[in-house]
Amino acid sequence: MPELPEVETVCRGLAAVLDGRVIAELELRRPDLRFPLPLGLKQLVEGRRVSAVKRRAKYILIHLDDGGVLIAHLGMSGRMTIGPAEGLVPILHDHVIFRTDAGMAVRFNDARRFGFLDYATAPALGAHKLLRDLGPEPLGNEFNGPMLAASLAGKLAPVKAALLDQKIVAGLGNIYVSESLFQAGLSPRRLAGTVTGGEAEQLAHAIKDVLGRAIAAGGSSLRDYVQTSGELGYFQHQWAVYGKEGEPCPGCNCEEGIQRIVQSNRSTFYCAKRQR
DNA sequence: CGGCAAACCTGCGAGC
DNA sequence: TGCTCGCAGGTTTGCC
Repeated sequence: MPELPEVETVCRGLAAVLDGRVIAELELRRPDLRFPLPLGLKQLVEGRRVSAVKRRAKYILIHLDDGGVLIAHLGMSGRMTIGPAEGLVPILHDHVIFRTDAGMAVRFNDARRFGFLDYATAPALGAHKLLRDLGPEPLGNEFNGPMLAASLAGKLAPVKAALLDQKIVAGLGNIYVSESLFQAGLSPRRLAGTVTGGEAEQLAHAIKDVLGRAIAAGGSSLRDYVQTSGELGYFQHQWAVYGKEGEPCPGCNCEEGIQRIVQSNRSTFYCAKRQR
């Protein structure tokens, strides 16, 4: 379930294993994920030392000591699992395996293969096709009420769809959009252009709060996951509305409870009474 | 240009 | 038990 908080948790877990280590072996177990793997990827990566693991939106950026950058995206079903390289037995859909000079392994497993792996050089990163059009990081200082209001202004799409647009704000997905709109008391059906300055202020605040709390939950569970299954990012969530169709609204005692509607072919969960 | 549905691919749970 | 259907956290493409 990789949205921004999960990807952030994965990055932190990867950093613990990869940062400062040499990638001794990059095992490519198939020639493509969503896209064909870059030509010569194995040779470009093997022997390089990892200088940093960063995140931009839902992208994982593994910086190498020669200026190369591995760009990974988990898609819908992608997951990273870390553990000892010795005795590793790949399972179904383990497509890429990193092995470090410290004897650790990272497995990139993705059943649906909506995820991908790409390579760029650090100076060209900003111009990369996948990154260049991304909007602001929601947890950054530049993302706030006035700038969100300006981005939503004039748009005819529902605010739910606008928040999923990575050009408006980068890193939100289907779950945290529902959660943020609930916390802000804003109906997902509202047309983006009708959101007032005050509402945008509340919405920006809700987005930061929801994401921040999810990252904190991921961080607190990271230790356990690394020690046991080694699978990163898939911690226990406590969502207010996502997946809660028919359950009582946690914010009021209305008859209907949490409703599920479909917008742009995707589920939205909300309380019609509390969210206007 | 903006907004929406469909497509990409596989797995899982519900219902018959 | 076994089949079919609907649904799934993302992103791009193509159509109106």
